Amino acid sequence: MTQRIGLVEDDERVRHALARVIARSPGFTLWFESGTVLGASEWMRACAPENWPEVWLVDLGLPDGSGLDVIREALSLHPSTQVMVVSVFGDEEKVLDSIAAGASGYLLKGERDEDLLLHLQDLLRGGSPMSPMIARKVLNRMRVMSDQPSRPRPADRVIATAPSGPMVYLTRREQETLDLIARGYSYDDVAVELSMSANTVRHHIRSIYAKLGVHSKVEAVNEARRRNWLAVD
Amino acid sequence: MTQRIGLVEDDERVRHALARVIARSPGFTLWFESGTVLGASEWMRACAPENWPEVWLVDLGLPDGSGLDVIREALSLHPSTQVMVVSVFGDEEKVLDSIAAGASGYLLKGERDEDLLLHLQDLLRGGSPMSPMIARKVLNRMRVMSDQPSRPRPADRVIATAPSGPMVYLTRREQETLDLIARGYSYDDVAVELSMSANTVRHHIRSIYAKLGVHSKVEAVNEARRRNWLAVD
DNA sequence: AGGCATCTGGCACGAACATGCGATACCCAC
DNA sequence: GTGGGTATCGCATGTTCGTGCCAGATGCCT
Repeated sequence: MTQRIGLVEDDERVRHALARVIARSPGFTLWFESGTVLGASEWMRACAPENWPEVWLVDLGLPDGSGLDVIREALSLHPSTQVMVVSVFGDEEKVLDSIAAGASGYLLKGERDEDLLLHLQDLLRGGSPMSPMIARKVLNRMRVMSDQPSRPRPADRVIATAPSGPMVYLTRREQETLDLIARGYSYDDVAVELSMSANTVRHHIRSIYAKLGVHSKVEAVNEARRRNWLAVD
Repeated sequence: MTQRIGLVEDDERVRHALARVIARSPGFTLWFESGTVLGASEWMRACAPENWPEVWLVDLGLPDGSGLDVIREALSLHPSTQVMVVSVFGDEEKVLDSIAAGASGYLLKGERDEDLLLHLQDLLRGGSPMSPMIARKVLNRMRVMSDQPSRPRPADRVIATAPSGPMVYLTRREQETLDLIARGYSYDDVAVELSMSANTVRHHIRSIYAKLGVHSKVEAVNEARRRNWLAVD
């Protein structure tokens, strides 16, 4: 199963260089290329879901607009798409905007060609390839954000707050319950395993949901995993 | 002027491996090494400013404490020090804590040795070398800090083409479906997000269950995670 | 003694899910 | 063109889950 790539880059030479690298590699196929926002946009809208590329490589500075719009449109059409920015500019604003738009990788132009393939693989493995200079910008911003807690907002439902949350703990029974749920047990399974009634299981699950701010088993497991509350993986 | 490096790592083999790589390179000198927090701490306090290393490589899991303390102490003594974490663990908590403590780079162990030197150079040039998986954690956190997600939202990714035992793989639509399910989406959520009917979602989920040999969402997500088909946590 | 958290249990109802059995349509390979 | 795989739908039925609302039994703290 070769991974298809959409390429949006206006500089002919750069695009052709990237295209050649991709074309020469067995694991990837250059599926679409454009030098403009409009060209990409039209193609995306007309594209059948089954023909949608797994990865988009997009340049930010395009003649008829910003690559950010390309990113946004791609992700709004197919949320699981992987987008990697390839740009000559690495200023903080562009970096942060790209991330906000949904990019999962950010490379500065001028990297060695062979590396592109490695970065594409990293991206598809769930990593976020970033040129070191870019990563530094991100870290800097990160520290600034950590200092100032988000907003007070009247928020009706607080969700997945950072480790700076209001210190919530699960009780022993809740932990046991959650642990089994995370293993894929049903309510009845848990009831048998922990020797309690299914109704009691419900009660514990309810408490867990309230404490984690979620509304389903998968959400609970995800949140618990994020907080490192699960012994097993 | 060769760059001096302080190395704090308890695993003998790993430390010696790193030491050898550093020793063999002309641009760097292994200036100090320790396997404990205490050892590093004492040396730091006694170290004359003019003998302070430009770079510290520190492991997080030390026998007598956390490498985080090493990072904090180093930076409090010499704020311009560059610290790079080298760890086997890449969970979000450790990553974020390291950054908060002041680390400027984060590498997962197991990288190729030659790369270490490149990363050290990047670090000293003002970059932040990060293993792609680490960078992803950072980006994920950034996004939840930036906006206030109250519910499932379009964003990250997945995709996989990993064989494991029997030759089973998921089709594109199945991957996209599973990806959203893993994020806690309901059938209807997925239907909207991927622009198909809830019945079609059911069909895909059915196929996924059959291919993975499971019977519920949590089981499917676990199995997918086990096979490394999911990278997001 | 009263307050508060935990653990236990129950009932009910609507929503979500798991699964069985269909169907049509496209595209590609044999 | 026939068959297989994928993607798109439909319906039906039983199960599981999410949640509201209820209450007794512990035990701990002030």
